[in-house]
Amino acid sequence: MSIAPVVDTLERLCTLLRTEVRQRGLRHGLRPVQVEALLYLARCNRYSDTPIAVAEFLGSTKGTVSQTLKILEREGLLTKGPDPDDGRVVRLELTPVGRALSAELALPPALEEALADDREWTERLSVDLRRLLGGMQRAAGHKTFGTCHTCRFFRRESSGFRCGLTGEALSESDSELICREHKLGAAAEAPSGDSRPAEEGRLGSLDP
Amino acid sequence: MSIAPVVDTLERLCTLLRTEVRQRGLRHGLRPVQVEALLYLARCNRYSDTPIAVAEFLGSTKGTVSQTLKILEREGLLTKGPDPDDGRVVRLELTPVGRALSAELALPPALEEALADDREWTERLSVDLRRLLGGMQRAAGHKTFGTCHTCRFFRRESSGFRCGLTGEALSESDSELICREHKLGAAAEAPSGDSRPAEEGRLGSLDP
DNA sequence: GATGTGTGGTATCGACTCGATACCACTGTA
DNA sequence: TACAGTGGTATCGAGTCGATACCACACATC
Repeated sequence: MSIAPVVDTLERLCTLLRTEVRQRGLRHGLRPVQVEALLYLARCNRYSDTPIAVAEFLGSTKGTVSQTLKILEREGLLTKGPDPDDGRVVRLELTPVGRALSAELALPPALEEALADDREWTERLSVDLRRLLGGMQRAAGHKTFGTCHTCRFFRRESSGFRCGLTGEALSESDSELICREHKLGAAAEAPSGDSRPAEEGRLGSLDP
Repeated sequence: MSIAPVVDTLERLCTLLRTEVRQRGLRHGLRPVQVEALLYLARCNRYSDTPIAVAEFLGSTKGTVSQTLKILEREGLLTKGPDPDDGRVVRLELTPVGRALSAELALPPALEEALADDREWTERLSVDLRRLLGGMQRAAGHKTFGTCHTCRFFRRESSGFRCGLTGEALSESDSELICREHKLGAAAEAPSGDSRPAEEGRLGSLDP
């Protein structure tokens, strides 16, 4: 058996999904990239709300993203602010309008409808797709952009959660956001706390 | 359980796949849409090799596709010819160069690598993704663009295969191509031959 | 401190995308 | 013989996006 059917179906699925997003975004005067940037910014954590992070997430360049963000700012969907620690860095924050719009655009109706019937199947699909995504990201050498729960730097301590990379404490909701420093893979060098080896071999845990 | 994780993962997967295609296409001087049109034309059947069919497949407009095809023609990847039966229609055919390029671009290396290890898993993924695609296409009211084997008009006869829509006989290889008239769903009105009700409820058969 | 060197961000250019609109050629029907 | 419908092209304008150049700042090394 060849992998061609999977490739075909996935490509078709992508085209369909993009068509949906394009049409729904267009109703609000937004291009697909703009929608994707908006959705990312609504779901990223405090290490990841900068133009360069958006560019990495979208697989684009900082120049292109700079223009996209300029438009989103002009439309009143986000604001730019200085970083207190690094004078080069710009921090992006969605306005209430931007946040409301991202919530509205987040769920493609066709996908929602296709999944509505079967919870068990949705669950299995979720796990399989994550595994596929992880495999592709490793193969392509890209950043993984996952949430803290699946990250090799994630630490569970008696007092709560902590990022093993920055050392900062993380709230429950913090750890459900997308992080640009996210990395899958083997367990990191263990600091304090009850760290343990990755539980599912090369894949890391799958959180749902 | 919400469907949000599936949506997120799928969107991420799409971004990654598109990034890959963009980069590989760019090495040959092709934009993503141009690559997708090329791949479609390499795999569509004789009812489906026209500009309007490409537009429907890509979820784009005939105007936009017209420009894309003009570029592909200029680059020597396809030729346009008249339709013998309808003076309005243009038939598209890949040149040997175009066909060779499409073969080279068809398989994203990262995806190939991610699937390489596990045939059983690939099989399951293939079935699940098809089911998801079918569900979304029904929900979005789009054309399905499948191959004859999964089409409600497909007929198995003692002498071979036949299209119940056009009445034409189909060779084995014919029936593996993408068709713009493809439709999933309940069994069609039965002509001659051993037609039977669709075998898996509302989904139709899944061929692999 | 001065001097690189690297990084985050912006501006500009040119080829292309893509929705919208207008238009032409042809088909099929009344 | 009209005329509506369909397939296809041309054109316009806002936007995408890679490439390049450039600026501001951070950090390391002398």
